[in-house]
Amino acid sequence: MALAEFASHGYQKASTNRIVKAAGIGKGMLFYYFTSKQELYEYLVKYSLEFIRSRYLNKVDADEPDLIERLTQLARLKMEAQAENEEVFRFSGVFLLDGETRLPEQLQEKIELMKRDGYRLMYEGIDKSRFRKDLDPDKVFHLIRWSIDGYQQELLARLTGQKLADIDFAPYWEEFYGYLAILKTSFYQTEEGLG
Amino acid sequence: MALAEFASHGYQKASTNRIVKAAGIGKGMLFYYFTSKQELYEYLVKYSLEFIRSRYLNKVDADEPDLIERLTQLARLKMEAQAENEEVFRFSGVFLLDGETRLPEQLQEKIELMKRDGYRLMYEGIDKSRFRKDLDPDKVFHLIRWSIDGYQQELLARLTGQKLADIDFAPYWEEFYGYLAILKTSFYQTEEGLG
DNA sequence: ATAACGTTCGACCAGACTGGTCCACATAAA
DNA sequence: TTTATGTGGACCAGTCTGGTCGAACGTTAT
Repeated sequence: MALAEFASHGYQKASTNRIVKAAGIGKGMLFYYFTSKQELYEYLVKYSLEFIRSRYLNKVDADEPDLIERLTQLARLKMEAQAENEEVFRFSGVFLLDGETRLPEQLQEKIELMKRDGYRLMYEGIDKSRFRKDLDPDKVFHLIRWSIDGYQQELLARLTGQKLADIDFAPYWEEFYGYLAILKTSFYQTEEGLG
Repeated sequence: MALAEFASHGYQKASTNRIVKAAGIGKGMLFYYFTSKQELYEYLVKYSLEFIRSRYLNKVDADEPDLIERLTQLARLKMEAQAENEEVFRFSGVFLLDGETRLPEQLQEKIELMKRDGYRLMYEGIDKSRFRKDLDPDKVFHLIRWSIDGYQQELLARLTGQKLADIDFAPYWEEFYGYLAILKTSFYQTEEGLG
């Protein structure tokens, strides 16, 4: 799969020979459907952008004001999309950061747009007044974000090698909710303090 | 610098030609002092292990039982060592994970030993009874670790491009202590609750 | 049957780059 | 001058690169 090759080597060091070998097709096929390596790369970027948007970002409820709810939603939807196509997300890590490879202006714009959308989904419209009043809400915001990111990262590290789609995530979500409960107890206002 | 080349390309894809060019020396010199690329790599691994041990790990007070104190110490010492030689730490990220490159058994053992020491410094001898009694101490432990890691990671991302040694870290430590204060207020027992 | 056509393959190309060799040369000590 | 110690970089055989191209394939139309 070409996605995997670009994902693990970047544009420059990706090899068309390895791509065709892994795909089980002849060299001719690749250059019959794509005129060049660059064109293949652009096609994959476009495909990935569309995949991530339709299967992940568009499903997020941007009106959810509660930080933990919002982040939980993001984590869950990302996991689901990632289980559906892992390579796309690995590849996105490449082209979202890569400043070397020259892309058509229009495509580059789409990338920037998705970055901004992702940022907004993570930072905008959060009701920080739900946090304990004696704590700096911006700092609490970051602490919660880092905690959830940390869990997610550690979980993915624990699961390396396994096919995401084959894993029963139920126990992990259970564990995750345990962490969320602690975050709520520690950082949120107590119920009676509201209204 | 050879460290930088191996750090950013790994063993296989690192180029001796680029190394000598970056170092401003002739090809002959490299193979005059080292018989092969492999030997150069091994030398650098050995050098880095020694550097990290003497300038970082050995300075940590493993008897500090307070998690936040311990992690703060780790963060501070790592920053100092990293400012002294950034490349070594970038390179360590490569050879600590790299499972491909075959190293002499003795050297591989040293690497494993350092991994274990690092783990112990992070996880062992922590007094979890200082956390609020209504919270699962193991989960609190992880949440605090993820928070501190998160801040550190975000800070490094903010500072990419700048020479670490030239940065005045005072304001960042100030900011960092702000986060620590919140963690203490939220996760630790109150003073009067002790003894 | 045969011709035409859309596909598919992989041998092949020039060129870039690889780790490593080797020798000319510089400097300085003897 | 002779010898020893460094030092540079042209050069080597070999690998790998993105890309080309003619031959062969399976269908379908004639």
